[in-house]
Amino acid sequence: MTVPSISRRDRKKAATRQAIADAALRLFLERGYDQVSIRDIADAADVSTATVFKHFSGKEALVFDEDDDRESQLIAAVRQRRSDQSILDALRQHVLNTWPSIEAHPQAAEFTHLVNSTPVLRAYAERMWTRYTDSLSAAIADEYGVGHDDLACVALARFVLEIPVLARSRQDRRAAIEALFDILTHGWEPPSKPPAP
Amino acid sequence: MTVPSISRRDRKKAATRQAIADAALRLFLERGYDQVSIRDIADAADVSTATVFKHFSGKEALVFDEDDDRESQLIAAVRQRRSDQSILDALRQHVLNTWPSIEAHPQAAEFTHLVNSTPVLRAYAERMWTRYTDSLSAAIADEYGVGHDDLACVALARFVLEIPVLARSRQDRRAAIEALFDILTHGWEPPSKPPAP
DNA sequence: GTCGCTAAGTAGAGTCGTTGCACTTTTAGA
DNA sequence: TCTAAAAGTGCAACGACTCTACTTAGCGAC
Repeated sequence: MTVPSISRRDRKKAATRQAIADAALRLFLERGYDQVSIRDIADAADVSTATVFKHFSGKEALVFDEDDDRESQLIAAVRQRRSDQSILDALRQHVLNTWPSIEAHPQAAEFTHLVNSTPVLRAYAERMWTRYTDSLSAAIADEYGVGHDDLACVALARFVLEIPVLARSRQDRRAAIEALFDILTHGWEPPSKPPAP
Repeated sequence: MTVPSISRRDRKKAATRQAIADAALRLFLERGYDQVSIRDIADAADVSTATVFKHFSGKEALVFDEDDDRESQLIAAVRQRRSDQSILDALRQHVLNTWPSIEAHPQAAEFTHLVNSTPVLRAYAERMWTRYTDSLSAAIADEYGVGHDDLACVALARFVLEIPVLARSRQDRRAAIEALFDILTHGWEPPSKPPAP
């Protein structure tokens, strides 16, 4: 905890970043995303607006603080899978293992509501995932020794990365993830009729 | 052609809109999206900037002028399919029939390049499609008599709407569309090894 | 015809996100 | 201790977009 990385400078930097992120999240939850300006956040964190943009690439990024190296974990899941496991199963496993816990924070309900009720944030969240399409599909293509633009590989990457998006709003996320991977594995099938009460 | 809708007023309105759209597209293709300001477009079309926003919801919308009622055609394809045809096949047919021609315009190459080389436009184009997810999945769910939030239906809608996006950058779009629908129909399968030169 | 009504268009000021620049302060490292 | 990079500041600027108050022009009814 108190031995984060290295130097005092880095610690201060991280502290500033955290102050900004905290102020931003608090204000967003209080007033709503569109009702909070970057100046408000800068004032609340006691920094200048320029500093905000030194730490975050844009306003939306203030909402999604922690996210680095999800991409590399994804690639690793493909590359370092057990030898008897298919890529699809490895990805299923990985999504099941890592993803539901991410959104199991305190404040998760408020946070999810904030994102879902703000169109620009919904869009940003979706693009966060689909951004990895290129690198994931490249990794998959490498496993099969085909070109990086192989259609089947690009498609698999894209569809898999849609799964967290689709599962986000579900009550039982694990079941949703399983069902969605089943579609990719065995093909789509019509839904069973309603559970007949 | 010259009997567009009704009154003179409406004709003038449409003319203004068209002038703006034409000026915008021309300038975008000449200089690139980011190198053209709304003011430039307004000046070129000889209107005020406020008028631009009366006709278009934002800068990106200036690029994608024609697009209405694609949504209703999509729904119709599901609802009014031949009785011996599955929904998946009906959608495959519809995408094959309607979509490749849309991008077969003159200027198609330049236009595609403009969109693909401008991140904000890529994002906008993708969301244009996924926007229809809700209504398409509702239509599918209705066909099966299940709730509008049925996971399988939402997933099918989403995956199908990703297909045009994935096929856009392919040389043989028809083949790509077929291959992608095959994945949804029969499940994903590893790519065949490279064609061995 | 002309008298409103409504919708299209304008000008201009203002907000907000975002960037660039010149400058000060801090601190790691030689 | 000196130096040079890095963090932060304050300010001006730009571009997208909005708001408000105003003008203009086509429409329909009398």
